[in-house]
Amino acid sequence: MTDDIELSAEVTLLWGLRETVRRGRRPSLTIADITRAAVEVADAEGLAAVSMSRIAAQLGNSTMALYRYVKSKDELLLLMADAALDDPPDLPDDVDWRTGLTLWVQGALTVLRRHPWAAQIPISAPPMGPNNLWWFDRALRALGGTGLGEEDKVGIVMGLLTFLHGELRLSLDLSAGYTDNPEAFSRQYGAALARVVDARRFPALSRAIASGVFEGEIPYDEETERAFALGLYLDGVAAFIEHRTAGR
Amino acid sequence: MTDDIELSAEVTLLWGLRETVRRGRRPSLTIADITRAAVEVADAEGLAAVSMSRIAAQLGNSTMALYRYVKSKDELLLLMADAALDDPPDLPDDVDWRTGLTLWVQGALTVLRRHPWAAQIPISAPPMGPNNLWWFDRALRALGGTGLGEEDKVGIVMGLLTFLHGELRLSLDLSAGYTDNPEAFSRQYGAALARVVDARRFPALSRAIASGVFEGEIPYDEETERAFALGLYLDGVAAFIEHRTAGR
DNA sequence: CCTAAAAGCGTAGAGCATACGCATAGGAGA
DNA sequence: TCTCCTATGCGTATGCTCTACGCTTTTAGG
Repeated sequence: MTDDIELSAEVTLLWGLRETVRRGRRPSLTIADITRAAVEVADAEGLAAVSMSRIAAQLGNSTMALYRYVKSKDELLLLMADAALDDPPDLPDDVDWRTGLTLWVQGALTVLRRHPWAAQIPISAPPMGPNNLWWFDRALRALGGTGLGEEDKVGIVMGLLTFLHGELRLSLDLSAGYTDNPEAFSRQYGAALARVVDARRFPALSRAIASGVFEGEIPYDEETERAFALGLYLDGVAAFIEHRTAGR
Repeated sequence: MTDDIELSAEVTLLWGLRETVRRGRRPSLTIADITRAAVEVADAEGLAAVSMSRIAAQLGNSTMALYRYVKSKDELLLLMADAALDDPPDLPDDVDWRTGLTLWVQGALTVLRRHPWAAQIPISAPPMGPNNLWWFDRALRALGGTGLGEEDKVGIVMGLLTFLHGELRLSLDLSAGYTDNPEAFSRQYGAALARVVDARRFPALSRAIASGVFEGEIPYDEETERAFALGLYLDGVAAFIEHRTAGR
């Protein structure tokens, strides 16, 4: 019934649905090759090192050859963004929703920690890539046994996605910056805060500083921090589920 | 006691603490001028339009003149990232923590909606800018009446920040992309999903699609969506507060 | 007034994305 | 087998980016 809907260029790109014609010189590369090379470069040297000429050199081709496979660098970034979610681990299906979602978040972060540049690729359209949708599916599946309606499940997963992306931006970017330039962090962070934060202008913050919360190592144990905030969210989800299923 | 700690270049930059010497030609610009011009350009034409020459032209100076004020473009981006949080609204102090935090999130998003490019600036160090810290302070203040310890309050606010940044990346970037290129969205999103999502590979997702959740307008009512997820988080916070204060 | 220090900026180098046009390879049909 | 058509490979060129360097100009302190 929906077969005649025209798929956008983006979708056909991400799903490898570009029609192949049987005429002419045979291509020496594939989109997958190019994406893989770009991911390798980004993993090793950061997203800034990903240039069309760099990737082409990596593949032993000329720069312009890539443009036969990819319309622009933005398209390549789109492919990389989905490829960053590769290697989806097998999440167990026979656990309660809370364990499932916790493992889901940890799994996603584990995968993305190997590709920290992913958070720097701007999102310009709703996610349509296969890997993206795979993760979406697994999160929904974890909520399968709760008896919630589809809309509620989607809403809960969207919240989790929001949380995940925030975590990416705050933690992964930060720890990438940390390895680049550890001095900017040092354990002087709390001290620098104390120097600069005036108790009159920032009363609540300076109380927190005085209590010593910021004096730990930076980056401190982000696992603990995340578990805390994620746990709060999941507590809210639990209450929601209880309320919904009790109301039936 | 902490007066002799050397502040990093970054901090002195963000707080305008560069020492001024009394000799030599008088500067015709200020860092604030440059930041303001850069923000204007980014607001009007996007972050991609922010180049050193473009900003210099905006100010009627030559490109290289800017480098007397800013060591690199990255420094300018750092300044812009803090400047994006300008115009902090007066949040009411006499409300319960939940209302306070809800207003806080809404306020931050309102401010950042005017500067959607902020989410694209990479974070490379813990936030130290005055506006950043101002927002941090207000969130802590909203939790002032709960009787929680400083560490708990900071943890809760960090979770809120994570959520906020995720919201920035997912919603603001998206709606920026939407105004750039509405066709990529169209209300065909659900239909395109249906075309591409195989029920065997994505069972849970295709059930959600079949239920029609994705058939609304894109971007759908993100206010509702956020209120839902944020509400879940705050439910968790409420339970935490109750548990903590009951345990005393 | 003289000098040292800072600002302003022209030039140039290296790197970037990418538009264009041509050479080339290779299947399809005669 | 020969020819044609098509798609790939890619060299060249344009216009943009950041920024290092060194010269000129301005200005305050002595």
